[in-house]
Amino acid sequence: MEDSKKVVTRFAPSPTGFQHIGGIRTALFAYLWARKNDGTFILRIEDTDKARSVEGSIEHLQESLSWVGIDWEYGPDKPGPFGSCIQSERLDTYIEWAQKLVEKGLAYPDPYTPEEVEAFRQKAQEEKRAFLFRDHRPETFGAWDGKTALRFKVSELKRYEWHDEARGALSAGPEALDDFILIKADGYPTYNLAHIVDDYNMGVTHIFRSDEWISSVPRFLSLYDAFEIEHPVFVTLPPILRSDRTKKLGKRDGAKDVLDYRKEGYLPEAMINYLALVGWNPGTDQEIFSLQEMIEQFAPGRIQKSGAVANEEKLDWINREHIKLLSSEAFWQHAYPFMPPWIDKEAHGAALQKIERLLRDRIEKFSDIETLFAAGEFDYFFNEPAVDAGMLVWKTLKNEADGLEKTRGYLTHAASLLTEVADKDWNIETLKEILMPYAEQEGKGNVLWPLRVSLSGKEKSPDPFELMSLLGKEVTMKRIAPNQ
RNA sequence: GGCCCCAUCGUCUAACGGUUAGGACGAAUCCUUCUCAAGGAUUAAAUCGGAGUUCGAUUCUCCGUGGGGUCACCA
Repeated sequence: MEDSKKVVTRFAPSPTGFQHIGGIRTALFAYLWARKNDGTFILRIEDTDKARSVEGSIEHLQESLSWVGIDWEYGPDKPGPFGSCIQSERLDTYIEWAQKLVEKGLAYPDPYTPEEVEAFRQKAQEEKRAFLFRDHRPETFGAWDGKTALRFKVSELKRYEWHDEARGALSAGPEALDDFILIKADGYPTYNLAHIVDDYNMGVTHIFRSDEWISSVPRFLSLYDAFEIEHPVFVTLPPILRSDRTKKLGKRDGAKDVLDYRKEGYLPEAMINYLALVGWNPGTDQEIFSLQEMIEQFAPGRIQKSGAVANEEKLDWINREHIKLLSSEAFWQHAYPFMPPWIDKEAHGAALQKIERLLRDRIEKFSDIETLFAAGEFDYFFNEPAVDAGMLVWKTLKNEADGLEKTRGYLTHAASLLTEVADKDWNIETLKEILMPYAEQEGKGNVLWPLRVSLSGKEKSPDPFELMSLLGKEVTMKRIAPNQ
């Protein structure tokens, strides 16, 4: 093991459906640490519970990770020198290792039926005690035939003290130790055994996993001892809490499939930027990171200890910041799928380029484009708006009997000023020079409001100069003074 | 109930034992403005409680309190 210095991390989910942000964050931290150290990142599938396996999970998982930009040296699609990365394809190894314990007298066949064990558990619960199987350990036991469940036999009931890169010094008393199942009656290993064997065989140096595993660590340590192997460095991540803080975030609480964020038009770089900041920070005021910057700055020692609530408003803001960083080409690549179907990429290409900046300022995520168009925003760049005569009149003129007439007068005059502007001078600055003196003379609301409304048909829209410059002279004149 | 972990603005968080407890999101107000958006400025907003150690605790120790996790032939 000359290259034992090389950092190897892994993400090892079970294929029970989609991944929510909690899982992806765990994967991200493990990934960042591997990349920062020029190490290896392994994607391992822990499918040792046949009943819970969900068809298609593995593909879905790979797609989720790929979306946010996480790649792996070894995974379900890429076996390593150690063999498959799918636990159900490594069963022989677990049996082999379990056998070592049997030979040492550190494992024994479970003499009870699951029902009997359940009865013990019930009793303990009624008596408000923690259930410990070792209280029921048989005095003697026969050979293991491989057809019954195999249990680990804790031999030394002691207090364990260990170090966690994120949490510091941790410890737990012998109450935390017990005889747990190594191999189930169906021949599959439990997580307890399988992850330890695999981590060892795959050369894993750092285990990133969430908070809920802390209480199991003493049992794992007793197993490492039984195998007489060293354990990897432990890095415990804080839980991600539901917004009411009453619980860890879970699928049942509406935690979303991370790919749902893609559907909503979040950028993957924003997604991981955001996730990195839930439970970690670089110690500076920097909030916006590229993946490369995260890799450079990540350190397990700065992982937070306490649970954090994921805040989607912050995600929205981070997404906006990343949208700002997008090239025009990249922007449209993300934006097109959310544009109304009647917009034609080719035919409307010029118009689309023009409204890019307007669009960027008005969306947090790309699906907001759908909302904007559904509300009729931006429609006036592509279709002639229907203008409501009542809307045309500025509020201070509304009470006057000849308000509409006056307004039409302002529009006619403005149109006459605009006809003087040459096509080549048709830009925001010139348009302002021409119109502003008149608007200031008559009252800006009186002139600018109806101009804008006649151009957009909307009470709310970008300002009239912006609209005129984007719509061009011909369309502008037609909308302001349709009868001329 | 046993064991374990955690505790700074509403949220994410910063702070060699010495700071007016900093930043960000969100909120509010103002500026810019014909409306919207964007942008700029400003404000409000926190060290869970009690002891102890110390000249001095957000920071160290202890005790409470609160929250979370775990106690599967699930991971």
